[in-house]
Amino acid sequence: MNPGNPLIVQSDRSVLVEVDNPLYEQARDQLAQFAELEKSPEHIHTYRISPLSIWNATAAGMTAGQIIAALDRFSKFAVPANLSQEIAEYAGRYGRLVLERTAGALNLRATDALLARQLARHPKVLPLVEAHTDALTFRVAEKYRGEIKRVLTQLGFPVKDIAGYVAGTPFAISLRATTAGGAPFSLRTYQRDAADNFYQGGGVEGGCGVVVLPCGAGKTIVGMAVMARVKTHTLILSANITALRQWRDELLDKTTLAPGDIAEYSGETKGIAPITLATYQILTYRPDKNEEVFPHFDLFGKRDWGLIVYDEVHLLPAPVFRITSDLQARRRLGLTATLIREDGKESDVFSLIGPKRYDMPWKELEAQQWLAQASCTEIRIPLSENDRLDYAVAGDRVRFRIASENQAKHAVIRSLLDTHKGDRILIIGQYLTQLRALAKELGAPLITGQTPQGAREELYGRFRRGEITTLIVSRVGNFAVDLPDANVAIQISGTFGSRQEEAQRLGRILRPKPGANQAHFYTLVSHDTSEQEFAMKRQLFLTEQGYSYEIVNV
DNA sequence: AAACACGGAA
DNA sequence: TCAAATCCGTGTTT
Repeated sequence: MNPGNPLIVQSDRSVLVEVDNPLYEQARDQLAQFAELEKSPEHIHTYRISPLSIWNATAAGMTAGQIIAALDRFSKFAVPANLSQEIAEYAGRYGRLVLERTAGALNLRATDALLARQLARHPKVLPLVEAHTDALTFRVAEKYRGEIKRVLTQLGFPVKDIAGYVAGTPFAISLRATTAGGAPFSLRTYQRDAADNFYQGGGVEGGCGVVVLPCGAGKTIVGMAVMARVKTHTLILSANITALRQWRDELLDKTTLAPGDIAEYSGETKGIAPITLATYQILTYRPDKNEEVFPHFDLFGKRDWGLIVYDEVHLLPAPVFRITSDLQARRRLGLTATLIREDGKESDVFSLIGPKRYDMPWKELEAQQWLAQASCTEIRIPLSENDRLDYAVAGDRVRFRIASENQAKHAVIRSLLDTHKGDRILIIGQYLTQLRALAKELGAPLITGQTPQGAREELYGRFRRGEITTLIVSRVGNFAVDLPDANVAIQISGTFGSRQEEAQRLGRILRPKPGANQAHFYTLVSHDTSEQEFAMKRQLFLTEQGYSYEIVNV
C-alpha cells in the first residue's frame, strides 16, 4: 500500500490505472495477465477482472496468491477484502471439475461432494450426464464432452479437461533448417515457447488452447511448429482464401511437406490431403437458408485428423463452434492477435477451443526488434461550419458519415505527405466516394474491391519497388496479405468501433524496417463528433498492448 | 477445363 | 444502425 503506486483496486472488480505514473508499464504488464482493459482515455485506464480473465491466468499456471500479490504491490490503497476472496474463489474453481478418462470411459469428477450434488440436480447439466457413478463422479457420453464444458463454464465452473486426445493418422512433418528459398530458418524463442506451452500446457495437460500473438509475429510459424510436434493429419481453418494460400506457401517453404501433401478445400477446389486447408465460409455454407443443413461439415469426418488449427480464432462463426463442440477428442490450436470478440463469445472459445496458452505484449516484441517501433497519433479535425449545421440536425447514421467524410481531412493528409516525403505511405479508408475524391486530388492510385487482381498486383509491385510512394486502399487492405510493407499508415475513416480492424491496420506497418525501424500510424477523426467516440473504442485493444496515442488538435 | 459474371449471405 | 468486401454456388462463354 503506497499512495505513489499507480493502481486503484475497487470492490466491483474494476482496476483504475494512472497512465502517467512511473510504475505504469510494470503494473500494466502484470495486470494484463489476469484483467481485461475496458476503457482507455488519456490519464486513467480501467481494467476489469472477470471470472474468465482469472481462469485464463489460472490455466497458464498463475495462482490466486500471485494475482493478489500483484495487485497489492501496485495498489495505492489496501485491496478490498471481498475482491481478494472473489479472486481466490474463482481461481479455485478452475480444477474443481475435471474431465478424465478411466477405463476408457469419460468421467466428470468433482473435488467435493457438495459441488457434485449441486450438479446432479441442475436442469442444464442433467441431460448431459449418463450416470452418477459415485458421490463425486458422473459418466459423460463422448458426444457431450464439448457441450458439458460449455454449459459448466457458463454456470461459472470451468472444467479442466485431461481426458486426452485421439492420436490421428500419423504423418511425418518437420521444420526445415533452411527454407525452400535458401535462407536459414529457426524458430524464434517466443515461437518455440508458444508451441511448447500449447503442446504441454505449461506442465499440465496441453494439446488444446489459444496462442495470442500480434500480426507479423509469425502465428503461422507457431502453427507449423505445433504440427511438427504432433505429426498427424491436420485440418487448418482460416478466414479467407488469401490466408489459406499463405499457409500453403509457408508450409512448403519452411517444412518438409511436399505440394502433394497439402490440399485446399474451398469453393474452387474440394481437395483433401493429409494437410487440408479450408475456409470458415465453406463450412458454414447452407444451400437452403431455412434449414440447418451444412453439407461441408463432413470434412471433419473425412480423415482421422489429429490436429485442427483455427486461424483467426476470434472470427470463428457460431456454427463452427457447434461442430467444434463435437471435436473435443482432437487436438485444437487457436491462433489470434486478440481474444476479444465483438459478440462476447469469449467463454465459448475458452471452453471449446481451450484456455490461452501463450501471449506476449506487442511492446515486448518491439523491444526485441521483432516488430518496428510505432508511434500512434490521433489527429482531431474540426468540421466546417456547413458540416456542423448538417451534423446538428442529422440522425446517428448520417452524423457518422458526415464526420467520416469531413473535407478538412484532405488538407491534413497533404501536410502529412509533406512531412513524410520519401516514406512509403498507405492511406486507408472506408467510403469509396471519399477515397475517389482524395485519389483525384492527390493524383495517387486507388485500390478498391473493384480493382481487378492484375491491376492490384501491378500497383503493389510498383509500390514495393518505390516507383510510387503513396497508395490509397479501401477495406480490401484489411485482408489482403500481399499488401506491401509501408512505414506510414494514415487512417482517414474506419468502421464502427472494431478493435480488430484497428489492430489489423496497425499490423500492416509493424514489420521490422531496415534502418531506424520506426513506423507511424495516424488516425484522422472529426473533433467533437460521434466518430471521436468510436475511434476511442477502437484503440482499447492497442492500449492494452501498451501503445499510447498522442492526440493532436488541428 | 478454365475464366468470368451474377446473386445471395452475413 | 452503415457500406464495402469476400466467399460460395451456379450458369455461361471461350
